[in-house]
Amino acid sequence: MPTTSKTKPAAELTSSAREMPVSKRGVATRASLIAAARTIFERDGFLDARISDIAAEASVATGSFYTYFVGKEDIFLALMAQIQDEMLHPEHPPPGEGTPLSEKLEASNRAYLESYRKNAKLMGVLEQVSMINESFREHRRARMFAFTERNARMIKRLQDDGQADPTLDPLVAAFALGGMVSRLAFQAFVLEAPMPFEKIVPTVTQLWLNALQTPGHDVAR
Amino acid sequence: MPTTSKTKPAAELTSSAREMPVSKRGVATRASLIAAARTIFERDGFLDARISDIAAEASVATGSFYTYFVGKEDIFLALMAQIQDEMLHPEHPPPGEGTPLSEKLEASNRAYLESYRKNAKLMGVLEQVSMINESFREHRRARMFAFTERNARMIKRLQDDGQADPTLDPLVAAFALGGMVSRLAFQAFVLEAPMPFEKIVPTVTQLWLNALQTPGHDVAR
Amino acid sequence: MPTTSKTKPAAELTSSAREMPVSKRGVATRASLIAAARTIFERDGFLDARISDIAAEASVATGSFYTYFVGKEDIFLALMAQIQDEMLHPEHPPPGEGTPLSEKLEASNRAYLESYRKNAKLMGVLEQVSMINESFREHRRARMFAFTERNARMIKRLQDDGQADPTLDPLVAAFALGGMVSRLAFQAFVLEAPMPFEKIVPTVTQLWLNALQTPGHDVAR
Amino acid sequence: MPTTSKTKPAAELTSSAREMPVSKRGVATRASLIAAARTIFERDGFLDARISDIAAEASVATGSFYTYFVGKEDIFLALMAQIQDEMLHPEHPPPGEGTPLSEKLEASNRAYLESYRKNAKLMGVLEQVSMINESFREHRRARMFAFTERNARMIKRLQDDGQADPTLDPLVAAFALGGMVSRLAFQAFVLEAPMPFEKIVPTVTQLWLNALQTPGHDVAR
DNA sequence: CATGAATGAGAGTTCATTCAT
DNA sequence: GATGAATGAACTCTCATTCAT
Repeated sequence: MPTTSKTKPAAELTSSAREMPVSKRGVATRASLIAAARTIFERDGFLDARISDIAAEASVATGSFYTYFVGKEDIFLALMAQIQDEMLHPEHPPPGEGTPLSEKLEASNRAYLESYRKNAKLMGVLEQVSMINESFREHRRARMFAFTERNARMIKRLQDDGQADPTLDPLVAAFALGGMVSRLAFQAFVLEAPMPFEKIVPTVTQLWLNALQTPGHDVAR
Repeated sequence: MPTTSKTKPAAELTSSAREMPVSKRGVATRASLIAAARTIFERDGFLDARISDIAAEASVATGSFYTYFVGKEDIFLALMAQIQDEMLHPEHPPPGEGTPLSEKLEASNRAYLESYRKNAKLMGVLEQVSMINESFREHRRARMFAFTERNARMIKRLQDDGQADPTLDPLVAAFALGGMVSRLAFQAFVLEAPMPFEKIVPTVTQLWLNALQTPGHDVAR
Repeated sequence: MPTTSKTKPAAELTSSAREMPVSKRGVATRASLIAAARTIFERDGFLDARISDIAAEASVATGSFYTYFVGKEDIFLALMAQIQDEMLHPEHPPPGEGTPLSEKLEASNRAYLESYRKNAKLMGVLEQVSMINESFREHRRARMFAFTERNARMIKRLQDDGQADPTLDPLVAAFALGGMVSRLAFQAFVLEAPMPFEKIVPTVTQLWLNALQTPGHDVAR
Repeated sequence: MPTTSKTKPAAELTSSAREMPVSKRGVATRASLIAAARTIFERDGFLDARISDIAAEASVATGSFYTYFVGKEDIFLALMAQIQDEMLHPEHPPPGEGTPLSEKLEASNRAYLESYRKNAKLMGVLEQVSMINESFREHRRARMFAFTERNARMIKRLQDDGQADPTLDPLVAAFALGGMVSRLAFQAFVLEAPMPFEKIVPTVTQLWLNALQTPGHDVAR
């Protein structure tokens, strides 16, 4: 999901039910387990990943896994938190206050799509997990709602200012447009649907602007 | 996925590796197994559904399941084929040739969303299965590509006729808009995101028309 | 096992626990089941042959199998009885009374090896079944003992006549020489050990004569 | 199969697809599973032996079986490798270079028949498995060919030296005589054919020598 | 006699989790 | 902290045999 908002403090996905290691060695083991998990999840998906494979990949005994994680979900959660942290350090900082909407939107879309692309395999696994695991599903739903509501409020504001098509239901539109981008990312980078890569960001941005009928976005006719 | 095209001949999902029953009794048993599968899949999802539960629900011995189906995937395939058949007998026949685009689109969206809604539970399971099972994933991808290409051609035609924003990449736009609707259906009916139901069809139709900048769709300002 | 004795009335393997069919149709069905069994056993061996495959091969319903046979062993028994009947109609009738031992032996070995070869696949299956099935094992053991005792008596007679090495234990020798030929047949025709086919009969006959030190068999020196 | 050759390095049957245990406890468990397998295979044969019985006999959980072995074939392979190792430590070392052929042959036959007898039950099971299992069959075939070729070369040499009947085809003779001994062992110790035990070795040795017409073996007349 | 669907017992196998060393 | 072996519950799938039509 793209976001038009500012960078936020990380880690909505709070990790590990196990306490963090204190010793240096422990920290290293935990880190190598997470790194191994990434490898294995990307290779096998969530369902087919076995704890013992993750441990083997990290070159530790199976039993050691449980020193740091409660189970498969737990380490996946930790991994996703880490990914999210990585994603929140954007290469290109978001444009400032005065920037026109179209530019902010484009920047936000680009940032989202690029980080999705960079972690495509894992995003696919996350998609899978969300369909399988109740708590992940719930978690994702919550994140999406929050995000959608923010966008809905933005749309409402634009409508009130006469800057957006007033016939649209703001909430439905927010769901639709948010879903549009995340779905496109999924299709392009996980399913690898054949589409011209460099057109994705401009087209999706344009679609969004058009859809809202935001004035002042140049439509070459 | 909504479609602007005409009703097509059914059953792309060809089922069962086992031969179809000959006797009347066999036909009935097979049908009751499929019905049972629907119940169980809706209740437990794909992963948690057990063959033995399906058989029990159909009041036959577990072994009898294998008289008709090779396994869980097989019966799910058969079930989906049946659903698809049901979906292809629309209550409201699609509008004829002369109808304006906006109306055709609205009808198509309405038909899609309604049948999605009617089978929401199962569509959720299908979504799950598509994320889990390679062959289902492939199957779905193929269907989506075909559908998207059709829409991309339509968009191209509109652009050539000066009826649609020419800056849009037709293929990316087709993916994005198609994904928008299917994603919205998923959010609304599977995840049960709280949104005003009666606004969905008009809003999504309007978004689509706006996004393409199709002229002549009234935008109240 | 080769035999030096005369042709005997067939069917030591008494077949079917089910009564023989009376109607013409029944006779035909039974026959086609046996023919089918031969095909399937040769293709799949005893263990992997399924009743339903035999029935299918015979183009009858599975249930019909049980009209004629009690089970897999039963039809195998019937099949072997039939094979044995076929084997007992030798193309070359055994030589008469006055024939020298070496010629009788050669004729007997040739007859045995040729019919073994003709039914090699099935003999392999029989070998398999004898190792698996208690009653077949017993049956085969009994046949072999009878045959061996006959040969042991013959050897004893030769020894008493000064025509055979008297240091040999007649019974052990009979077992050894009988086993030698049947084992060779198995190796040559079932395991398809690469050996010059046309040398088998003469060599094995010569070995036998040599082994007994029967005088007057020309040993080129 | 008897052999006239020297002791060879062990373990043609390399076992286990699972990695060997590291800990002391693991080594012990694996060993007790193999011991248990021997008991169960001897009692029930290969086909009727159940993994769960082997595990129970070894006093471990069924699942623990799979820590060490992939399946029934795998543990049988490991067991046979162990037997083979045992067999290769002969009580009576083979006679030296200068020994006459008849003595070498007798020693070799005795060694073979005694170790066959000592492991008679298992040899019977091996016989069964070889008829059932493709890979075992192939394995056994390969061993037999190697052994037979060695003997064929020996026979050829004797013939060239004027020490053996030149009319015999060396390869066929090697197959026949090798098969004779192994078959006799099977009949005597597995099928328990009633034959005077103490006569077996001398008779079979004599038969072999007679069969080849090796000179200087005293034939009392 | 033929049909073909229904039955159901039973073994194999996996792998997350525990725990003694 | 690390190790790696032990556990055992739970589900699938096969196919010989039966029997109502």
